[in-house]
Formats: sequence, C-alpha cells, structure tokens
Amino acid sequence: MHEPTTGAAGEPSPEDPRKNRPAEPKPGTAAWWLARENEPARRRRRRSLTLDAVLDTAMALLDTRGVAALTMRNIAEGLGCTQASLYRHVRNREELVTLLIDRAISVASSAPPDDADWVGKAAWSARLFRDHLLRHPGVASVLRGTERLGPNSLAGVQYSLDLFIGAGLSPRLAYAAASSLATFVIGSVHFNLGLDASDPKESRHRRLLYRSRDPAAFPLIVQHADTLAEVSGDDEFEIGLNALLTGFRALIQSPGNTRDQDAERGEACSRS
Amino acid sequence: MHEPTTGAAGEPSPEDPRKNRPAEPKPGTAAWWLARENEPARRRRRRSLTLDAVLDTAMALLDTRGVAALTMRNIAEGLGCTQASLYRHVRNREELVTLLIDRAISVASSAPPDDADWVGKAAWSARLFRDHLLRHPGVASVLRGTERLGPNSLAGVQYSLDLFIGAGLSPRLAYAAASSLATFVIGSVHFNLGLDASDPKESRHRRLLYRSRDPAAFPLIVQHADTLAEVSGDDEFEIGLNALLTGFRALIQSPGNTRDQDAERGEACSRS
DNA sequence: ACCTGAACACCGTTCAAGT
DNA sequence: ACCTGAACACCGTTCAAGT
Repeated sequence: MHEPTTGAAGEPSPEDPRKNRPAEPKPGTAAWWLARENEPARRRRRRSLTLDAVLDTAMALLDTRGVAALTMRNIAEGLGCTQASLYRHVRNREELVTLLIDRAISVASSAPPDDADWVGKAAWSARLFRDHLLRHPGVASVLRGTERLGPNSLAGVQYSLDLFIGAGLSPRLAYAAASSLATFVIGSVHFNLGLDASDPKESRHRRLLYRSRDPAAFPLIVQHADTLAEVSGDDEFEIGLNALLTGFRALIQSPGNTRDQDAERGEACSRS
Repeated sequence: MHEPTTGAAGEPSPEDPRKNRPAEPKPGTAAWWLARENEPARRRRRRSLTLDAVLDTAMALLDTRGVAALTMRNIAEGLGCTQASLYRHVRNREELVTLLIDRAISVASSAPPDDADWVGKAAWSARLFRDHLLRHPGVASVLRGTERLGPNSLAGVQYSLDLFIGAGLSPRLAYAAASSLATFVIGSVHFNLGLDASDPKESRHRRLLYRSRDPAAFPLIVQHADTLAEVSGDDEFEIGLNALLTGFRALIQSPGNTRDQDAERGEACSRS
C-alpha cells in the first residue's frame, strides 16, 4: 500500500471496498470516542510502554517547550523508545492531540466557592478555566477545533448543567449557555496567545498604530487611540464574561425557563 | 550562518549584537504592522511577481484544498515560480498567514440593515461574519492567535465602535464589547470546524455517547441525552449571541455609559 | 537586481525485519 | 507479541550561483 502521507488531494477513497469497517471516524467526534471504548483492550496490554506514559511525556513536552516541539520524534526521545513504537498506542498525531486536550482540561474539579450564587460560581469557574489555560499556553494553542466529548470535558458539561439548570434554565438552554461560555473563554485565551502576555511594549505599540491610522477611514480609532490601547485582555474578558452572564440571567426571567419553548430566539435581537 | 530551522530549543539569541535592529517583531503584533509600513518599498518593485499575487494564490489554495495544502511549495507551484522566490515577498510562512488572515476578513463592508436598532445591526453583522467564516473553513482554521490590527480588521473595529458608542457605551466599553463579540464569533466557528458541518450522523452518535455515560458521574448528561444531542452549533451561537447583546444593553442602562467609570466590573458577577 | 537549483534540517507515517 | 531500523514522502528555510 504505502499511501501518500498527507491526503491533500481531497480524500480519494472514503471507503475501502476490501475491508468492511466504515472509514475510521475522525478523532474527537462522538463516533470516535464510542468506537475507542468498544474496542476492548487490543492495545496497551500492560506492557512497558503505556498510553498514559505517552500522554504524560507529550504533556510535559507541550508545557515546557511549546506546541512546535510536540513531535512524535521528541515524544519518543523522551520515552527512550523509537517513534514507530508510538503508533502502537495512538493511530496518528491527531489522535494523540485529541487525547492530550481532554487530559489537559481537568481543572474544573477545583473547589467551587460555596457561598456565591450561580452567577458568581459560573464567573469563578470561567476565570479558573482561563487562568489554567493562560498558565499552559501550549494547551491553549492546540485546543481549537476538536470537540469536547472526552471524559474531562464532559465533567465540565455536567458541572455547568447542574449550575444552570439549578438556576432555572431549561436543559437545552443550560447546555447552550455552558457551550457559549466555554467558547468565549477559549476564544479569549486564543487571542491573547501571540502577545507575550502583558508585554508593556505592546500597549505602546498599539497606541502608536492606532494614532497613525488614516483619520478619514478610522476616525474613532484615531480619536480614542490612547483609551483603546489601554484595554487589556483581562479587561475584555471580564466585560464579555459579565455580559454573557447578565444575558443568561435575563433568559431565566423571561418565559420558558423550565420548559423548552425556544424563547431564546428573537428575544433581544429584534431581528427585523 | 544557516541557523536551525525551528527554534524549538527556546529562542537562543533574542538580540544579535552584530546588527542593530532589535530582533524582528512577531507577525501580527502592532510593532510588526508599524515596522512593515515604515519600510518604504524595498520589496515589491512592481516586478512580475507581486505580494498580491502571492496572497491571491495562497487564498485560492486555502479555499479549495484546505489549510493542510497551504504550503510554500504549493503556492510556488500555483504561481509557476520556485519556492525560494516567495521569500522575497514574505519573511516566512507565519508572516504570509498573518497577511492572508487580514485579507480574508474583508466582509464587514457588506450592507448593514438600516432600519434595525443597534442591537439588530450588531446581531446581523455577527451572523454575517460567522457565515463568511463557515463558508471559508480554511480561513477559520488559521484564524487563531494572531492579533486583529490589520487594515481589514481595523475596519471592523471602527464599524463596531461606531455602533456601540452610538448606542451609548463609553469608548472603552465599546471596544471591549466589540472584541468580546468577535472572540465569540470566531470561537464558535472554531468549535464547529471538525464536525463536517451538520452531518446528520453526528447528532445520532452524540446521543449514543451521552446515553452510554456512567449515570453516577454524569447524571444530567445521561438524563437529558436526547435533548443535548439535538442542540446544534447554530443554536449555541444564537443563544450566546443573544446573551452577549442583552448584557451589552444592560451595560448601557447602568451608570457610567458616557463616562468611563469601570462600572462594568463586579456589576452582575457578585464576586464575593 | 532578481530568480533558481540544490541543499539542510526537520516533519508524520509505514513496514519488513528482528527478538 | 512487541519493538526497531530504515525508508518514504513530505515540510520551511537558506544560499551560492546564475542571468
């Protein structure tokens, strides 16, 4: 066989007529997680090299040397084995990254503030999650795209559902609210990723850039250059987080909180 | 010289003592955009091969064959030149991607709905942006990390500032609101990226996965499996968008809308 | 002044061959 | 049954040499 390495030419044969299994599912999808659980223990027969060991060194590599160093060769070197051995525990690099991501999300288990109301708890959890990602930029940089269906991700979903349903949202709205919140947290970390995190020079450069724009094309940017340049990633996050939670609270006070009535659509947007 | 290709070992020498210029700025930062404008026209002397041509074919490649095919070799092949020629117009691949991203964001120029209020206009723009990204998954998959300081990104900022300041927010809050909204839109697209976009099978697989979870660990997920599996990416987006805009409107009705009083912090979160 | 050929130092992945 | 050596088909980037 020896197929070409990267399928850049448009996925030639989605189904192999020889074999009967239907074109292995993409890592991270529900089908992939399910298939992985049903396949009993073909791999990882408590040998010297385990999947956990692979993920451990991969995680250490990601944390210490960044995403560019997360290489099959480097992982193998860290384990003292050859790169080919890794493929006995993992189908390919994407699968490894998918497993790594779910493993890196295990932070929601930290103690929630018990005396706060549900909005306070949600805000606290969101900040905790964000801080965790900011402390592990490698994880954040690899977090996109993949679904959140792994055990640790699901623990976060369970926690959020508990919180939002307890507050009075329908299961459907609670799930959407939890997803939106997670999306916002991860997105906000992504945007602060390339900036060397609160480099004092960056604010000055942004002020210079805003000031030197064409006033005809960007009047408000030029006019408020100094103010805009001072807004930090933390400020943005807090304001967006607050707005989201305010919106969720408003959702509860409108009809359709315990039943599912699709009351959330066209409620505040005045779609005309 | 012939330095190692990837600086995986921790950025050895941040400053070269020979030359006097201070360690070229990272593509996408304010310093980078500024430096790029001040360097007059050393490159691109209206030769046969122009930067625009490079970006055009890169864009076409990204759209038709995806991010995995966005390769210096493929771009060169599309242009009929050698890969080394590309480096006369672009410092490296990251710079090319940065320029490509800003170019791919030129969608805000589309007609805004004139009879809607500011919330309606913001929602409309957000949906427009999201649809644009969903139609160009390659762009979305490459969108992370880099700052939004290029001309097309700034046009979006200018538009949003106009909208939110006109609605009554302070410049500071207007900027943070615009950034939060953009973060949410991009993030929500990122999360729907790996799913083959509304594959009917995916919903079924998610239902199976939710149902088969351990009820002791994930009681709410098991209990509401069918409901959760039916929530689509569109639903999530609409609910989150609505919440954000509701939150922004609440910000206006609280004290500190025309002045900057930091009234947005600790307002609804009841941080204890 | 511009472009090229050819190389360098990497990648992910596969597979026959060893033990 | 497990692991390895060696290869394949790619990468981004550089640079002396051509014109």
